[in-house]
Amino acid sequence: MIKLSTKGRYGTRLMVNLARHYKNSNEPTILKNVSEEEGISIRYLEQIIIPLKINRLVKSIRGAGGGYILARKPTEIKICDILHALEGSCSLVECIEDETFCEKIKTCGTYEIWKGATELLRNYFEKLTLQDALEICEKKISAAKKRPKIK
Amino acid sequence: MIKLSTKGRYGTRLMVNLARHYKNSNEPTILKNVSEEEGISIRYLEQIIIPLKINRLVKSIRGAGGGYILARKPTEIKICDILHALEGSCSLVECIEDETFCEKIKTCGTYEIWKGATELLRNYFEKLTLQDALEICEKKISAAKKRPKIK
DNA sequence: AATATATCAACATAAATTTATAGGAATTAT
DNA sequence: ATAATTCCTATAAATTTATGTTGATATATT
Ligand code: FES
Ligand code: FES
Repeated sequence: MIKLSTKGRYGTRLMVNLARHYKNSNEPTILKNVSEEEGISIRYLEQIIIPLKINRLVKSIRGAGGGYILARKPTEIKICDILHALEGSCSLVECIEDETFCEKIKTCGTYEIWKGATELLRNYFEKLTLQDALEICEKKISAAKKRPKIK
Repeated sequence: MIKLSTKGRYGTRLMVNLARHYKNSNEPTILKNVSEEEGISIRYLEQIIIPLKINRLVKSIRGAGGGYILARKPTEIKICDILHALEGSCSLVECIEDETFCEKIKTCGTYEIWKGATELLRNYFEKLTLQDALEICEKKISAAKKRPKIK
């Protein structure tokens, strides 16, 4: 049902991956590495990163030694920005963005319900940044290293 | 992106429509009427109502004079129940329900973010019932009747 | 200057899923 | 019997998801 598209899911993971390298150095990250680390095909990543570039969340550096880097610091990139870039909207139903989408909007009893949920989500994703995801990620990785054999 | 499927959207509207007739009488509502009132094809409604029937949210009466009625009072049917019946889950990403879905779950920095959003939504839809949708609906309809020519 | 490495662009295509329509069988009130 | 209606299965259309191909362009390294 209310599922995040793979574009949104993979795209956010791609951004977190870039954020991890952003911290370590200023060297660009190549999609080949992201592909191996995240288990997503390069071809698909190439398609997914296009809107992220258009929306100036990442910068590309062409040629040998090139790759992608975050356009801003992880603290300055909201999860909402990423989802918006990848999907164009953040609403649960089309009728929130486009009032002509549903004919029955004037008498529809569910419109306000979806609208409330959309605002809830939007507010949540507005408050979260890539930095938050990065910290979760690093915490999990170091925890996994501490007890490498358990489970 | 995070879009409610048409199944979820149409199915909820179908339930609100049944709720409107539930109040008025105990006579079953036929899909032909729902189809006309909601602008959704009968054939599609027939498919959408199956999971609602399986999950005992509606009862069907076959044959001439038959149709569908709510299995319980609108106050006793949560929006969450409807979405759950229609979609099988209420999570934003598969990995919430199925831990084997993503390989990288142990180190993924986005998992907790989607999980938080899922819980936010689930909590919201848990609190809302068909009755709430019904009241919104009736309020809008009577408001539309009061000023019929404006806009 | 030549070579290797990457992005970039424009496709094309295949697989899977969602969305939607269609035909007819089964059931029941009249 | 007839008409009304759900029920069941098939299939078509559209969209999403994913991979493949070909080559152009930019840049670091040798
Ligand atoms: S107005 Fe779009 S679902 Fe009701
Ligand atoms: S674990 Fe599923 S998206 Fe990260």
